Amino acid sequence: MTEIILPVRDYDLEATLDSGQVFHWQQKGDSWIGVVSNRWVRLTKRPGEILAEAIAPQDWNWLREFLQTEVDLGKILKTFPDDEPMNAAVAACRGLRVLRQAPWECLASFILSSTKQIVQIRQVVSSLCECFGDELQPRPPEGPIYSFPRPEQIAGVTEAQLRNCKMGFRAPNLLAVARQIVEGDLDLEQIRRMDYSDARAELVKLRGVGGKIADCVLLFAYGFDSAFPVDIWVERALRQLYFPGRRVSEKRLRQFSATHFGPHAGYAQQYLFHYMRTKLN
DNA sequence: GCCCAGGTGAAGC
DNA sequence: GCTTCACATGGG
Repeated sequence: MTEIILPVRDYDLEATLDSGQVFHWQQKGDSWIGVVSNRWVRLTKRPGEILAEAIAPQDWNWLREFLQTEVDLGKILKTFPDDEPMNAAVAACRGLRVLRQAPWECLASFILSSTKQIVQIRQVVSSLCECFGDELQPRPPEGPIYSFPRPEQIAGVTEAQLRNCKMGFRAPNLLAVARQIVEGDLDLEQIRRMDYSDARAELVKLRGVGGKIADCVLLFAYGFDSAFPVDIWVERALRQLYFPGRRVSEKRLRQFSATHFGPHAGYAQQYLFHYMRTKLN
């Protein structure tokens, strides 16, 4: 076991790992256990730093990248609009971060997310990892940990096997995307080199991926900070906080959110989402 | 039993 | 263009 201390300011690890960006992390006491880049890792927040423990890594750049510890949050928060709802959300969730995930895991997880509660998405993802991922060695004392299955590990199974993981009608969508990757029809690394609208157009072509899921992947995996996923909670936040008592079309809401929140709109979105979900019933 | 969940796609006007 | 509906599954 090796460890490192990552100095951080303004980092709320719990809010970050528990804000519907990632679905395969377990809280154990003060710590969080998860898998990043196929490596088991345990994270513990302390004042001004994060303690990270892993089995035997050579360097820790994979973790800095995932946690985005080098990002100056203060600089980002300054770009948010100076209005009442935004200020309230920041005051309530300060230290919430946007992670930088591996595209495949992020895309697959969000394909499984549609009309499911976050608790249920976690259950489905955990089940998927246990059934088709690899058990990481050595087995930690807390119990076995499984990696997120690679596209090949999904592409080789049947729709019925996937449905055993309780993903319901989303099973054929996940299967189709996994097979597209294995057959070389879809290259998730290529999307990294596109601009936002081209990348979005590519993702939306995929079965079961619409604008919302595409924006989640663009924001959480590819780092397009302008992506602004509008789900049921964010729509609720926009309507209640910015257009109370008014009838506003969805199109109007999208136009508003594309212009109002600035260059890091995705971060702002995450603050509104978490604020709405945890602080405003 | 009922309503809802980090939606999407197809079918109806 | 817009509205409605089916799609699995489980929590509250």
